[in-house]
Amino acid sequence: MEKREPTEFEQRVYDATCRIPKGKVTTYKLLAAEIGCGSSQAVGQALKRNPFAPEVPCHRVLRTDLSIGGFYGQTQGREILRKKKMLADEGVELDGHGRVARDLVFEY
DNA sequence: GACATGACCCGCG
DNA sequence: CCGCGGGCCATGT
Repeated sequence: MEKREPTEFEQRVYDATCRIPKGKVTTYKLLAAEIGCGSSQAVGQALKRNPFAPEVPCHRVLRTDLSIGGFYGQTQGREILRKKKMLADEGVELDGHGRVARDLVFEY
């Protein structure tokens, strides 16, 4: 078992994630574009590990279609339910389709 | 260095 | 509207 220290790429992801103001959200694609990555999937990889939780508000990162996405390695389940709860607590509520309003998305 | 995995995205039918 | 397949990037084995 090797030590998996956070890479520079992951640090950029965490840094950008921390910049998201409360009550707002962002998407993997926007995050990827900000840190200079053409793939949002790599961003998700870094967040799923999220060794800095809850220091890093990864729950504010949603998919491009503004759906929840995943949380702690799960795309559905208790952790996801918790994620929705945290967002609602910050003023970000989901509609009947599990999506948030476009104007709640924070663009860099 | 090659193969497999993933909290994704986009286009097509 | 739904499902399928390909593409992209970084990580871990």
